[in-house]
Amino acid sequence: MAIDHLDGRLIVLLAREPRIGVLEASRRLGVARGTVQARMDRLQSQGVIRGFGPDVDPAALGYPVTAFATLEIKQGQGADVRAHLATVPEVLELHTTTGHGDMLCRLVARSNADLQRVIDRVVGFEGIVRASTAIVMENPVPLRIIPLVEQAAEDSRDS
Amino acid sequence: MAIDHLDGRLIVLLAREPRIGVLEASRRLGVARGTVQARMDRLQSQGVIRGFGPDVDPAALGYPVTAFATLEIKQGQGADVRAHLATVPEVLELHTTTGHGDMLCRLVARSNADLQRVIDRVVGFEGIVRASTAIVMENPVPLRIIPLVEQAAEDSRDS
DNA sequence: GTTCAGCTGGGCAATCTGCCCAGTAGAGGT
DNA sequence: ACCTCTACTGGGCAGATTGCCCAGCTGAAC
Repeated sequence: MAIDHLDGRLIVLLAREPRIGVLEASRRLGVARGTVQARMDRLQSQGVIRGFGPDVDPAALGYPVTAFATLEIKQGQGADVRAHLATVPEVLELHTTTGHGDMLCRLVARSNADLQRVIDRVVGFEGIVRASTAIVMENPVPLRIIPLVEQAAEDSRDS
Repeated sequence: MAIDHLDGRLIVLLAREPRIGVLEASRRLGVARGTVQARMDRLQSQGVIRGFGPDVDPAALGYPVTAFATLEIKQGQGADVRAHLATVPEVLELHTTTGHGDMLCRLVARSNADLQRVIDRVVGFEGIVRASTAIVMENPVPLRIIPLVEQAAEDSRDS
């Protein structure tokens, strides 16, 4: 069910040089082309690899400010709030969580001043009781997956 | 500096069907191949598109549990804590923030029980004073960028 | 009126893709 | 020991795509 060592190497390779084709990948990995093709098909159909979407930088789009907002929701309003937040482009992701808040969402904005507008739009909705926002200053570890892939590949190596 | 309407359509197209080539994209967009090529080169060199890394699902890798941890750091220990967290594969991203905590990190684990191990490893470090964790239950809005791209493309349309 | 950047439409050789095949090696079942 | 099945290899093929080049056109800025 998990991935093996070759899968791990393939994913890491794809992550490092996303534009290489199947043939080049097979050369790098030292296996036959058909093998790489089969592995990629399997990884995608298993859902390990969801896709190869372009990795867009919000900052380069004019949205250099990132923030995380913890939301408290009025009982029973969850679905409405979710639907509301989904309509706000500046909401990049939304999770429902345990703990102090009920939801956690990632926001971006054009500036700190613009963040106020975004937050107003986010919380300007019936079911949201309270919001507390944390502005991101630095991002020492950008979203990454390779170390985890390597870990997963290691774990299944000794099977 | 921002993106225009054609850039927006191109990014959306790439996001929807990441495996299409330049030629196919030019057909879909109704422009010449060279134009698409030039746009993609520009978007990448401008950093709007960082790359086309495979989008790997941690759940399919055997890590179905996601959590966000807010960390409080002892004064002056920031750099050490960052370096420490960077060595933990289960730490998928790390931000330094304003607000109640000093850092916010995204974690994954093999199970709720395993999450304890991960948290122990994360906080088992000198400079971390306190950690509060929120486990993700649902993810109604998975990390997305298309609405923002469309927004950015709209904004520059009326120039 | 001139200049220039961006787009078009086309051509070229080299490469890659999708698809096929037969043969081999290893794992698991009997 | 034997059989079967899956995965991998190594190869071939036609067709499509890529990277690269070019000349001409157009609209905007100077």
